[in-house]
Amino acid sequence: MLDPKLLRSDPAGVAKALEKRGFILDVDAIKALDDQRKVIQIKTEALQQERNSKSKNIGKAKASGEDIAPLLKEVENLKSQLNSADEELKSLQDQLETILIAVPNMPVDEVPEGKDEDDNVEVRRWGTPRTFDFEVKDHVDLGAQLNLSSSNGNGASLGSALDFDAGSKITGSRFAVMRGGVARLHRALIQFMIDVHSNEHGYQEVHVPFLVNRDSLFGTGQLPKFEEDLFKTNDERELYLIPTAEVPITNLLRDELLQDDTQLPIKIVSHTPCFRSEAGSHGRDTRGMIRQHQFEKVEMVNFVKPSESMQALEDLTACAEAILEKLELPYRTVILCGGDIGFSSAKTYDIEVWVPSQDKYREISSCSSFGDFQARRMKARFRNPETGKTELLHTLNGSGLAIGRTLLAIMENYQQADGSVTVPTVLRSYMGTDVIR
RNA sequence: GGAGAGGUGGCCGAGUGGCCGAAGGCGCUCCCCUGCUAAGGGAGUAUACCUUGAUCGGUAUCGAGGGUUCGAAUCCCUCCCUCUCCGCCA
Repeated sequence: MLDPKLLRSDPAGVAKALEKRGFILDVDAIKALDDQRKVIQIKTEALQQERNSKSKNIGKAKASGEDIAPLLKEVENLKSQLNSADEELKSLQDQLETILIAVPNMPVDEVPEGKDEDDNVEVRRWGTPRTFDFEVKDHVDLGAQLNLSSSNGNGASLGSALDFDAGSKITGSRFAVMRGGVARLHRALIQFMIDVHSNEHGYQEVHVPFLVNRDSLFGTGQLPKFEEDLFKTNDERELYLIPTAEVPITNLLRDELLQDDTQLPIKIVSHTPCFRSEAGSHGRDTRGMIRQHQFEKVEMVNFVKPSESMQALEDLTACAEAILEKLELPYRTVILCGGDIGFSSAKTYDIEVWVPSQDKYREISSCSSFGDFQARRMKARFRNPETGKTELLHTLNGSGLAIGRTLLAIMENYQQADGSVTVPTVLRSYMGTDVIR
């Protein structure tokens, strides 16, 4: 949520900033509602004050044994007046709230103009895509042929290492089954990433629920606007499967007030499955692991002082890039343009890994700074020791990395002519082998 | 699933209809005292919003939402959560 004070003091400036992302802010409607709200609020509070002071008098009179009947008569009409004023106020506040919570965050100045992903701007590139002296297979074909001999497991294999048919049978489209070396590689990647972030990058590992309530989804900005992207349980508690670990982790500080800044920055890493209905992307990436309804992710979340959030985004992005560098996977980093940036984000870097079969870079991590946008929705605050005042925290998060896409990138980039996959050096201790067959 | 007890400020905890935004304690801040440390004395210390140049002032908030009442932390209803015991169970 944007700062209502800023919206009031500089509506034109806010509207201009939001234009960059193609959002039209109805400044006049908001102002009209807010002006009304102000009048009614003042009226309501005056009535409340009257009621309170008269009620106090009744109490006093009663205590001293006086007759309270005339006093009761005085407040007779107050109640209905107050009720109607209060109702009007609530209605206005609701209308304003409904508008405000649907307004996206303002992109910071560095965010480039543009309308979609084609307008994102590359900021750096690392590594050189390998040249192959044989015909490159994609991870689907590679996975289908792996694990077929019984030599790499106990007994005969029930199927291939990467089996989309089995996923469809058990559940439906966009679900996969992994076996043998690929399943192990998947697990190794999770271990490896958490180890690097917690041992080398100063992150604390946490484990969180995979089902969350509506308040949590509101706090990070998925609700109320993006309900159709989520899987919802039909439980009466209205629980949702998490679309990303960002939701449970960031909400750890919902409704919290840190008494100083000594705990900051708070840097958390967590591994969770993620569930997305992919409602708006029926025809996209239907082949392979790129876009599944269920995937796993190692996620980093930062809570920082406002003055530190811009640097924190650079650091966090570097932590994600470090994983790709250790895995020796070529990547490029882009800054998202105004039209492609997420609802809650003020600035986002996407990291894209090289995918040989597609001959292009594909998103493997998205690192965002939200400023105080999420913190305001969540009431996540700290007391600034310098001023003694409470301030909203700044929140950031980034994938470090998406496991399924990393797996796919390793399979394709490390494939051999015979269809086997070399294990990246840093994963060999986790895998107990240097090749997957 | 059954029975019971609870949810109050940064934390602990008192408060069963009115001068209660809330005693007391801890913590924190400032001052005094003090070779250092420790102990001690004094003052202050919720959040959000409205109003104001800033104070002053006002409103709301005692798990959440409704209700009763002139007036609710306190009474009633619904829901959520925590704890104890029993049952069941990975």
